[in-house]
Amino acid sequence: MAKNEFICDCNMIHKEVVDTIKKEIPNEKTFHYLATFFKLIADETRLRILFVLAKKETCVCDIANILSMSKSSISHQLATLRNSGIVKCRKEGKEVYYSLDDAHVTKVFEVAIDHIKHKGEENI
Amino acid sequence: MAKNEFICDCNMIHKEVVDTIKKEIPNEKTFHYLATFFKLIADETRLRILFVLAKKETCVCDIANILSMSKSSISHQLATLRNSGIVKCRKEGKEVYYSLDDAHVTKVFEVAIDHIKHKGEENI
DNA sequence: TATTTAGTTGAACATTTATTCAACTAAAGA
DNA sequence: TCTTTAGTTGAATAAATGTTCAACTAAATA
Repeated sequence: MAKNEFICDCNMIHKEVVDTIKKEIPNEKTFHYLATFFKLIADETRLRILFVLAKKETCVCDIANILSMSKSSISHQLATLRNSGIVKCRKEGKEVYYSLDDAHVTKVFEVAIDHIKHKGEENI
Repeated sequence: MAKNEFICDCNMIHKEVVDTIKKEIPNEKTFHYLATFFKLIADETRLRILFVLAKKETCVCDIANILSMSKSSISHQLATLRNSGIVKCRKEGKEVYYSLDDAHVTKVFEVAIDHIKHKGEENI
């Protein structure tokens, strides 16, 4: 009985199934990148910011006004989005204008909204 | 000067922009559902489970073996996925077989993987 | 019937993370 | 130059969340 048959607190039940799927599963990096990306868009504030920027390049103060939140909070989240490379910024006088830097993000939203609609949430 | 011009710690800078975007932004529910859905798939363990189930209907023990994790941990996460309606289960003797209950989920993965590839991660 | 095993579940613990607060920088204008 | 304002940043606090552990249920089997 091979060592790798007892890698957790289970008895091995279907060795062939386990071995086959283990070979087919994507590598660690894939899951890490996917989880990191989904975490990034799994926050309501960041989602709102991205929807604003999808409409128009907008300064921090206006975003804060639109979302009824503090400049500080918005700025923190914009820094997160900027460090992840899905938004970019441009300084103009005292103001900093942010905009989307990733066309794929809105595509993901479309598919997700489609997903939610098909789950019975029609008023989206 | 209307009341709604000072809803945060900012001075109103571009009233027209703010008012226009405020009208165009989706409702609260949309962001809540989107965030909830993305949170669900923003965890590496749940992502791995979903990829396993995308290959084949699998019992808890086998999933635990494939992912080298405890039955308890997997069972907790499966409960989360089940309560969200993206996986379903079927009992057969002592074993419980889980499978995907949502075709849209894999679609979201495809788009996300495409996104990551275009961001320069080629070895996905 | 007694035992073994697959799976579930609640509580506890540790980690992550979003917002607030205060202090700061930089640019505009008086 | 002094003041005001847009925006950033680090620390602190609070809330959310994933795993472990132990106790439990239910089904198969000896």
